[in-house]
Amino acid sequence: MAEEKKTPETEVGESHNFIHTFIEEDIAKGGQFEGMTVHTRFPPEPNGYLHIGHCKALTIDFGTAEKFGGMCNLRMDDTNPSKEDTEYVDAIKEDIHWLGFDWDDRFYYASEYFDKMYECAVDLIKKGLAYVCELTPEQMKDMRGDLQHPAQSPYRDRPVEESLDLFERMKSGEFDNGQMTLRAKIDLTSGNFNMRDPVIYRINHAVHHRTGAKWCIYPMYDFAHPIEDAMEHITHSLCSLEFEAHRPLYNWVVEHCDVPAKPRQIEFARLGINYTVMSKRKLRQLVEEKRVSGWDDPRMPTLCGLRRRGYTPQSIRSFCDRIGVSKADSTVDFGFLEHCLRENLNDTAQRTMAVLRPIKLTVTNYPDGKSEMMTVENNPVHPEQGTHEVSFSKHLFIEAEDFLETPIPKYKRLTPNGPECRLKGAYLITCTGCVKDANGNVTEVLCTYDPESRGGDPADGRKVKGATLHWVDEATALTAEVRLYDNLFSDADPDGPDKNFLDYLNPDSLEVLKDCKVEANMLGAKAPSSFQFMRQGYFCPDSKDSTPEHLVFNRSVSLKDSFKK
RNA sequence: UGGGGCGUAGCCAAGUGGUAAGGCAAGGGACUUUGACUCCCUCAUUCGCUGGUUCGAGUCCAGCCGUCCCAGCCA
Repeated sequence: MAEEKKTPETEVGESHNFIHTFIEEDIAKGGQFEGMTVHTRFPPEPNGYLHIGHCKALTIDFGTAEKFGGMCNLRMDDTNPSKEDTEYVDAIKEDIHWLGFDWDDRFYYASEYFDKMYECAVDLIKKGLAYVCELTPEQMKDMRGDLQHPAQSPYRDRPVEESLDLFERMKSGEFDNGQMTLRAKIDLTSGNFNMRDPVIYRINHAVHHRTGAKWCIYPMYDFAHPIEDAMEHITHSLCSLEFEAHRPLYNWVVEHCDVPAKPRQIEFARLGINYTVMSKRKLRQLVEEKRVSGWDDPRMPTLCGLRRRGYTPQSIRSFCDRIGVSKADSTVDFGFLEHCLRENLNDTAQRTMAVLRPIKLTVTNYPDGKSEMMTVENNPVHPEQGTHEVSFSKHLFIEAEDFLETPIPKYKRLTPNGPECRLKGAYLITCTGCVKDANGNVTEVLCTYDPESRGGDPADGRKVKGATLHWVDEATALTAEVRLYDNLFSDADPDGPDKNFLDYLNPDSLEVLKDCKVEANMLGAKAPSSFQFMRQGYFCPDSKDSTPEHLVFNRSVSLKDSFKK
């Protein structure tokens, strides 16, 4: 009889949010959703590249459909030819697939429904629910009214036949841009300005990327979107909070147009992340003013940028799954995204050694000319992923920061008379001193090794007090140029009120290191897709326009190093 | 001061009248072939504020405060 308490849902993807609750209620209630499969859609406007904010929407749209055993369509919301281009369509599809979402054959364009929308508009006019208005944009603005006064339009009571005729002529190209509009006749006194006889069709003599010159009038979002949704039998139209005030209009259109379904719009808060900007307008500005190399600059929050920065699809999906869905404005810590990447890379990245800021290390008691191959695990988290060989000899490179002539407290790395350290996968060494140039700069670190510690374990089982260090053999190392990327902005909230986000660009967001030493197997065709460089961060191949000798290094995802503090 | 939302820890976020989940961050400890990873522990007497209803309120009611969105022929 006694019911067992359910364990809390903690699995990624198992989360339950308010949208799910709404849908469950809709299903239970029956009504317009009686017997319907949950159907959602992801409707980007092809006027720019997808960014991580879109990924949240993607996760919600596809995730919700999946949770209820339904489907999610991909639809290009191309109702404004002045801003859109085919270039973006392909990029958007590619990015969505990269993330691992799939729309099967359910790929649509809003422009496919232009005929239907036109029909609906004509129908509205016939019902006396729409009229052609000849107010100029300026006049319309002046006559929109304010908090206390209603809007006005002298054309509101124009006879149906006249509007029908004028709308027909608008369509046939008789008028110039802006000369007239079709407005829905709703409520000039509404406190919700979206209902004060909103424009639903405007004239725009522009070539559409798909329909060409067929149309010179285009439907507005508020009119087009509900029709698009209904035509695709979308049950739940999920969108971000700024459309909340548009919902009454959405419902009005669904209610008054002859469409095959009655979708429900549900809004959620869009994603905000500190140390970055998310608006397309600002991202475009960064690109156009050449503050970054392009939409896919590794510092950009675009999916193509994150991809070049080394972010994996899984890490971005995990992030979106875990930030939750609510209606509260929120700004998620960039550090949480980094955590998700670190977590995924720690599990999957193939390890290899590389030295970013090299300094020579000479093992004085190692035979001259000798070389041997050391075996290193590809991934210590998953030993089953095998090993790879790395050459070792008397002359090596180590990280410059791994040696300090006069150690600071608790320093566990190389220092004269300091603790015994381990060269990962090779030998235990003890620092004996260093060589300096005329200016007193350290040019070479000296050490001796314990021949009985091959592989890194001492024969007598003694404890190694020092740290384990990464290294590269001077004889076989390749020199690579590495680009280190960090956050584009130095301020936590570059987007804050009364701020110019450009003032907060991080001058250190890109650093080029030209003399990095990397293992031979890090480069070339056999290189794994991601490289973890312990204690320092992660490399990833710069897939776009670089040679293998150019690597991207994601500094902001560097592993925590409490010693440095 | 018109309309519509939202306020639970430093940051996200569960919670739907029965006595504050979880994650990130932070601090402490153990372990460790990279000061990482992993593991363990700690971290809201209180849910924007003030009243009210109730045996019982983060949940219901009232008022107040704060904050975001809306006056494109953009989406």
